[in-house]
Amino acid sequence: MSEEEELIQQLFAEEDELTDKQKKILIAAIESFSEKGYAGTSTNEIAKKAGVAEGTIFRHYKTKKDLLMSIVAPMMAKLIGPFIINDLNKVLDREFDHVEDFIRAMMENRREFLKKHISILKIMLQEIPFQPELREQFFEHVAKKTFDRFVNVIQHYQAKGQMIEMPPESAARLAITTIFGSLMAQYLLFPHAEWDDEVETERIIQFIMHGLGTTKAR
Amino acid sequence: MSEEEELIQQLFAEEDELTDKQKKILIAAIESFSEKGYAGTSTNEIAKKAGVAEGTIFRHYKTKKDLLMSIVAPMMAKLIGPFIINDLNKVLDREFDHVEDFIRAMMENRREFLKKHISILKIMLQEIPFQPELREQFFEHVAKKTFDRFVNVIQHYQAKGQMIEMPPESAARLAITTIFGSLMAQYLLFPHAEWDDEVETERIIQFIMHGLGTTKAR
Amino acid sequence: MSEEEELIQQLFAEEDELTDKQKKILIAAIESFSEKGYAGTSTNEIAKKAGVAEGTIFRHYKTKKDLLMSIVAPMMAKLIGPFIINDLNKVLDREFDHVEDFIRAMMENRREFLKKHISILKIMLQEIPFQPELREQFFEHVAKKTFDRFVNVIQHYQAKGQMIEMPPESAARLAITTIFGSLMAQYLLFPHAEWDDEVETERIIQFIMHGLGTTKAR
Amino acid sequence: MSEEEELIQQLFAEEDELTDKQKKILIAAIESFSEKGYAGTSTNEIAKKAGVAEGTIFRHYKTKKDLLMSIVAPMMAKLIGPFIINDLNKVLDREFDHVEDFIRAMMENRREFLKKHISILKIMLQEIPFQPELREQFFEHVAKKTFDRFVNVIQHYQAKGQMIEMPPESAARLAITTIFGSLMAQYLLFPHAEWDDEVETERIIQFIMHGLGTTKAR
DNA sequence: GATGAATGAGCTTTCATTCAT
DNA sequence: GATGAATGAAAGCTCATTCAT
Repeated sequence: MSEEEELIQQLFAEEDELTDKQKKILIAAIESFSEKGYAGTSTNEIAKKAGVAEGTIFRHYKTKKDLLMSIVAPMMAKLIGPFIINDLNKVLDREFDHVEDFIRAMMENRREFLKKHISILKIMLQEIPFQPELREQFFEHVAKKTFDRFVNVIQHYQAKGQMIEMPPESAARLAITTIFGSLMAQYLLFPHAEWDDEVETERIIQFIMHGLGTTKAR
Repeated sequence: MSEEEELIQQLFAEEDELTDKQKKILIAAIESFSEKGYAGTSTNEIAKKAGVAEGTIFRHYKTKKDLLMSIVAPMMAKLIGPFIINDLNKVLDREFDHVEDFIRAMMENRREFLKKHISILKIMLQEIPFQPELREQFFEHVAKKTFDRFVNVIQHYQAKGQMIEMPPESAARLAITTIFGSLMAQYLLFPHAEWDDEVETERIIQFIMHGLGTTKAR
Repeated sequence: MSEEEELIQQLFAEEDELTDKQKKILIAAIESFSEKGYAGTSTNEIAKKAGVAEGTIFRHYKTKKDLLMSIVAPMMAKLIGPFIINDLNKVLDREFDHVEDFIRAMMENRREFLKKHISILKIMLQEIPFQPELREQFFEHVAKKTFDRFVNVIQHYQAKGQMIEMPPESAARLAITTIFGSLMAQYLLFPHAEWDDEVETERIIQFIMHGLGTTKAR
Repeated sequence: MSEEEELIQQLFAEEDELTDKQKKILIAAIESFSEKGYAGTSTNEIAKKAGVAEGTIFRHYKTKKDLLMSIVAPMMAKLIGPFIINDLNKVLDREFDHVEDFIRAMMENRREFLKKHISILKIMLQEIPFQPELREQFFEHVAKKTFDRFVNVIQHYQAKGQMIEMPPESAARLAITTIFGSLMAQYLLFPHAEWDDEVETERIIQFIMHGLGTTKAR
């Protein structure tokens, strides 16, 4: 619990103090939503799991959807800020001379974040298709910004001759797909398998840079 | 409607004759499930959209979950049969001398299939995390088989010297991630954007084979 | 029950067929609402009294307020139509040569109506202050029309020299207040007392025409 | 607020000191109850409007009904004492030689009282049908006493030859109905209309004394 | 086969009331 | 005295499912 509590604290406590029961409600809701989906989870279930009366949930969150939003929305903010912008600045500040170093640094960050917040990310991914409000937020604050920064980074390395000439938007899409696809496969699809993170990272970098073909191929 | 009906026919008619009402129920259910999720759709809603009485749904499908399964299950069968096995055989029968030709052929098939059945695929992806029955079927009949065949194909081209030496499982994962990730991005995330399918396909192939790096890089 | 059913039939059946359960719901709702008020009655209570599952109520009436409205609204229509307009026409058609005859005829009608529909009228009066929708309907369809016709009638008898000169609006207000006030006192405030309707009517008529003073007074 | 506070003071302060919060609760409760009815108002709503914690309400009033009663009950006392008894005594002390003067004096009193306490009166009238306790109190302490005194007054003026011979109970009923009916119409039904109080009073007196008919009528 | 009224369990939400601080 | 978080019963309402017609 203490680790979970810490996470909750980190994500939600910002300015407002969270009571003990509120934390329990959030933890229970995150667990249930990520296991059975938002629509498939009843507030009664959450209350029981949190060890709280059902009325208590509605004291703190006006509606069930409110509860969902107050779990997922802060995630959006935390997803962009610390990572996307920081990494880019490091690139432009010449902290990473080589693409590989950039990708490596980025993936390490992402990995830890993913591992910590996998439940909330699962909820987010599951509900984006059904909650227009969420979808909008996601595109506005996460997808678009990520994509734009990636394009910038790629242009930077293309200028340095480290990346092939190709519309940077296409390159960005391919790189993002590969990186996030691989991470999701590891943590969402096969969460129980044992992975050697470092080896995997190096393989993905190698793949992004040089592909699977030999020089002999075609 | 006539086109939708045809699809329904193609996917479901197998042995049993489908009455007019049954088809309408299936079409309505697919639309609603893919828009609002399985748990977020009421049978009443489906009945209204299908223009039938609520009782009629339960005459044909014992439960709501039954209805879901009878939509998603045939998809599983159609996902393996026609594609995965056929393509592999063609590879082994030396119909595709080069990796590129194999990927190209496979992607064309997938693209059309995706476009046609995007709603059902959406339902499938959405519900796999929540329906253990579905998840099992998916891993058993789709994921595992796809993966195994891919590994075979990669070994085949590695033996021919067209692909670099790397554990074929890792290579398969990277290739699958790239191909399906890219297709999903196109059809699920940005369904309204205009894509030039051929150009995209060639870019993905180029990426899989040679990556984004220049020879100069590192 | 058979008498109540008849009333229900008369008030609600207009075009739409009412199922047996629907009638029972209406009867139970009328009884409960008039006894404990709209807000003080639970749908569960109505269901039990009607011998029906709670869900059944909501099959026929989307919300509790819907149920209230479908009880009270038709009353509005029935209150004006048959009476107010008919009576007026009779006055203008010279069926009533004397004011007294007009008042007498009107009161007889009202009395019977009141006796029959006292429960619904109670609900109506109770809820008008809290349901803006109802209040509007009442003013528009009942109060205004009643008042306007009354003014016409009074002008008619003033022209014939049977009523004193006074702004007809004031006269109308005084007459309406007296008539309806007296009826309400009899049937709402003292429902258990025994009244000789004919004697009461004559007294009210006498009062409206000549007041309580003697010629000697002032 | 200062005027309202004064009223509150006047009605409730009797023996017990009212704290600032208590006054605010009473004012808020009166406003809400008269607008939305007792059953339609939540204690939470009252607390918010009063700017106090919900718990504070229950510190001063054991239950919600307690709060209602402590608003409405003192009204009952104030309705009899100052008016009904005083007025009667003045009649018997020959302060009013003519019926008209009596009615005029009484109406002036009532008018001011009504204007001041209209909200509480509304609550009282609304809740009498649903709170047996209230109904009993009202009949016992207000209705009956008022009626009895009225009968006395009427007998007094009948003896003086100023009022026609008629069972004094019937005369009382007609007079009360007219007076209170007219006042209620003015202040409850059409609160926004502009009335010339004096003109209205004279018209009502004239009506009670001589009715609407001409000598020619019948 | 098809209907749609009926069901009752269960859902989200509200509410008067309590109590530790 | 005052607070407001917490409660749990009950409210209004929805839903998958059944069944007589």
